[in-house]
Amino acid sequence: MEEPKLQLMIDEYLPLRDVVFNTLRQGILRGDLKPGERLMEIHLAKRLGVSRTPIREAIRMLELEGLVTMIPRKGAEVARISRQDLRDVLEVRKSLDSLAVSLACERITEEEKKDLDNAEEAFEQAVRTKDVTSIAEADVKYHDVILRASKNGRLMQMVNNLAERMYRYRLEYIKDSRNHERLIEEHRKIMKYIDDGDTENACITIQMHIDNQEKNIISQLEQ
Amino acid sequence: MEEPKLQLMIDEYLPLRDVVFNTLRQGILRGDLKPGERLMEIHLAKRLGVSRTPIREAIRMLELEGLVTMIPRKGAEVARISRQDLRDVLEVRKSLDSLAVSLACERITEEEKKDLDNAEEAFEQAVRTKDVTSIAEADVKYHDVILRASKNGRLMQMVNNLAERMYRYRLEYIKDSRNHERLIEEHRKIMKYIDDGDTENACITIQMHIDNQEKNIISQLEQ
DNA sequence: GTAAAGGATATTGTATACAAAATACATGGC
DNA sequence: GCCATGTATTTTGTATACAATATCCTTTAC
Repeated sequence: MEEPKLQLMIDEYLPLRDVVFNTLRQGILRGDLKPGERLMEIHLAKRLGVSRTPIREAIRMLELEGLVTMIPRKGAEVARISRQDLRDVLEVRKSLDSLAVSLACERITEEEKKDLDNAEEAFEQAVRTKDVTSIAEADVKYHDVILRASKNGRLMQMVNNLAERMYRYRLEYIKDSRNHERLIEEHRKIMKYIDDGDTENACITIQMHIDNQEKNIISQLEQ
Repeated sequence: MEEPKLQLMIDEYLPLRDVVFNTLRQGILRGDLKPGERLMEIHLAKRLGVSRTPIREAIRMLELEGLVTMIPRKGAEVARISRQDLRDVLEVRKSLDSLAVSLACERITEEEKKDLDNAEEAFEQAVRTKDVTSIAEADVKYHDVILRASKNGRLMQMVNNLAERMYRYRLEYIKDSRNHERLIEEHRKIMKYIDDGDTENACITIQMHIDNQEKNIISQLEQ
């Protein structure tokens, strides 16, 4: 019996519940813990070397994040993602990303414009390395700059939460190097429109950007 | 020392954590627990007649809902709402409500059109009673019909969560009977546009609808 | 051979006990 | 009289103990 490798990343003075929460969250997002897999408290507690209490509190948090499903008197399992779920999430994301971009157009500072430019540069460099993880990280950073420029904390939090769910699928999308050119192209366009304060075109482009991901993820699921 | 009256509504076979969660949530939304008020575990446990464990788990959930703020090694307090917070939430809500309405335009069934009509009728009747709570409830029901018609579960959940935060303020808005005519007017318009599948106008109208609430809430805060 | 009943086991739900840290208050020194 | 230090108290963080329930396996009756 092989155990998915979970390792507590102890951040010194963070409560154990938060450490466990982050660990389990990573495990789910990275796919080490698979949808439908049961999360048994004692088992997890033993493996992570803590008591049940922090485990339970972490599970309560994951439950509200939507990454874990509770079955009454049965326990927790890693949330199963249905196609419907995926469609719902992408639909909302498209709307929120659009909002983020349009707010960014209005509110971005000169400083942030430079950050965006740097993030774009870093992304292109990551693409050249062909290392999937680097590309994914650079992509996240690029989108983060836009989100920050929107100056809306709530929006940042919500978009990040939604994007999280797509993580596993997005990796597959990035693996396919045929998409790389298009990704760079889209990033450049979005940056330019934001730079010019061209809200309308920026929105249209980001929507296309998400649409492309959506199509790809759905075709992944078909198989 | 007067205690805010919290009463456990025991729903037979629901875990205590959920009962406590609902109780505290109601308390916060109804304003019995005021922003900044500390939530001390033993204290709450004694008052609700349970142990600390369900209290703690409920607090973890409220924390992720955004209704409670954790201060490390200090404990939990009812989340303070800043003006910035409010602006952020309303900005996102405007976008998501817009999405809900436009999806509803595309996906609403004949059955749901009738539901919407009934909800609107009930709302107008509630307005005639002048009872603030009834009006608020009828309003929630009306918007719920639209959300359901959008056929997007994630969206429903997110909008409801955002709307929750406005609850206290919305009551004040509804109290002011000068707004009643406009509310009815807007509801009727939105219903008509959805009925006609006129996505564009439906979106514009719902945005105005939220804008009006926003202005009112902000002017409340000015005082 | 199959199905039902019963007990053993595993697992969640809840309460409590213990540890560590922060806070508040009092006491003593200057 | 004021500030600093130390101690008592409060409160969170964590672990464990106990209770209730569900699950699984075995045994027995038909």
